[in-house]
Parts: sequence; C-alpha cells; structure tokens
Amino acid sequence: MTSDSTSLPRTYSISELARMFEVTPRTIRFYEQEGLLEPQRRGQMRIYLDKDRVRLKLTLRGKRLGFSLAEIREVIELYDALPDGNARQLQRLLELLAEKRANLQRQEEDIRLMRKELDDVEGRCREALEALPENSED
Amino acid sequence: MTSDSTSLPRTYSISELARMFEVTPRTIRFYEQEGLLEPQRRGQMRIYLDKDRVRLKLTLRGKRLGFSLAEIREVIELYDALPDGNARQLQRLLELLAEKRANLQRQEEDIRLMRKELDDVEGRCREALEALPENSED
DNA sequence: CTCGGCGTTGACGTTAACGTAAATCACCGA
DNA sequence: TCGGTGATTTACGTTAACGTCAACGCCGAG
Repeated sequence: MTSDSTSLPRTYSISELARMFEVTPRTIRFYEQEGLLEPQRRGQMRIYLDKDRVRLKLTLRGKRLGFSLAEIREVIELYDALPDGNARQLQRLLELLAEKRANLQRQEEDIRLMRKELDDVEGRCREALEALPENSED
Repeated sequence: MTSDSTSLPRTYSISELARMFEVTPRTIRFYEQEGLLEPQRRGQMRIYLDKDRVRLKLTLRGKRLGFSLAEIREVIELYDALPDGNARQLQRLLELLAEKRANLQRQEEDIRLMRKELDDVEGRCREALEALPENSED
C-alpha cells in the first residue's frame, strides 16, 4: 500500500507537471504569475494538486486553439467565482463563452477550407511526381 | 465600358487589399518582406493581382489556425515551384502537407474537447443564475 | 504651382510568451 | 561535513508579428 488513512490527495512537483505536459518549469511559473495557476506552498516549494493539473491542461489546449493567456485567465477567474458570482459576473461569463464558441466555429470552417486547399495542393504535387521522367527505381 | 481589348486583369492597391481583409498596409508589406507576397510594381507602387489576393487570404487563414508565417511561406514556396519541382522538393511538400493535416486533426480534437468544457461551464453558470434570489423582474 | 492624398522606405518601438542565466536555499545520502 | 539534485527569485534577453513615426516621392485638382 502506498497510502492508507484518508487517502491523501495526489500532488505534483513543478518538474513533474512540466514533464507531463512537455513544457518547462519556467512556463508553469509564468502561468502562475499570469494568474492561471495558484499552487499550494510547502515552505517555498510549489505543490500542485489535480485542480492545477486540469487548469494547466485547459490552458495549453486554449493556447493550441489560439487563445491568449489573458483570455483564458478571464474565463478561469469567472469560473472560479462560479456558484456564488453576482449576476453581472455570470452574464459576463456567458458572453465570454459565446465568444469562444464563435471562435471555435470559425476555426472549424477554416479547417474545412484549409483541408480543401491541402487536398488540392497534394493532388497537383502527386501529378508532378508522376510526370517525373527519372523514375526508374535503381 | 471601363475596359475593352483583352480584358486587362483586375488589380488592387495596397490599401484596397488592406480594407478587403481588415488588415493594415503595414501588415501586407511585412508579409511581402517575409516572402509571402510578390506584387508587381508600377514605378514604385505595388500592384496586386488576384493571385496575391488569394495568397493573402490563405496566409490569414493559416494564421487563424495558428501557423507561423515561416511555415506558411515554406508551403507557398514549394507550391510555387510545383509543376517543375525536383523530386526532393515534391517529397518535402508532401511531408509538409501531412504535418499540416496532423495539426488540423489535433485542432479538431481540441475544438471538440473545448466545446465540452464550454457546455459544462455554461451549465453551471445557468444553474448559478437560477439560484440567484434577486430575480423579481421589477 | 502647390496642396492634399496615397504610396514608399527606413528605423525604432511594442507586446506576448516565454528562454536563459546567476545567485541562493533546502534536503538527502555517503 | 560535503556535494549533488532540484527548487526558488530576480532580472535581463529573445522572437514573432506587427505598430508607429519621420522623411520623402508622385500626381491630379484647383
């Protein structure tokens, strides 16, 4: 058994988390500085919980989708104040969510169009390869 | 009639093109400097053809999908050398296309997951709104 | 002729998102 | 006790993708 009693919560060190997501510790500290993470401390070491791991995952996903850290932070902040936020905050959060949805939709359209382009280019490319004379393997 | 004889090709000024895509002239010049556009010149003025317009459109779409200008340029360069490129170039182009496709696929997955997150957050948000006491609309 | 408007070329400034390096701390095992 | 291993803070550096500004050219209307 690795743990008995009330199953102490799983924690992560900064480099552990860094390896999990293939980023550097620097990146993780930077995200904290930008208000995206709020790890515990033991002495002066940072202790990350699953909550932080999830946040980091969401942050990185947001980044891959082209959102800025500031955008992501705003969502996270509003989300954190969730069950007890005031009406204005909640309304703002709904606005943000709608914005993000619109973004995603435009991206999907862009992906569709980009795929068509890629198909086209690949087609021409293969034609060009066919037309190459020096194709006597050996 | 605005044009007779062999229907002269439609051209664009830099600010015209800029308006079409809601970017600044500076951006367009910058893209040229980075090898993404190659407009004609009349004196020292830049003259853009439909080919350039299409390139710009593709470039901006690529950007929205998170590609760097350098990545986009490499594709464009190889595409330009297309019908007569050597085998190594063509092979490289196919590699690039496959990379981009992989990117698009990961993005689609990210979009799917992000949508789920948004749905979840929106759900909680609406619950919180319901639970607000001060909702006696005057 | 000259004036306003658009275009051009430098050149330096700016922002986001980290990278990198130096100095310091803390614990752990030989 | 010492030396390595990993963590922390502070601070300056870097890259991509433009923004901004100055100085100049060209040209058509008045």
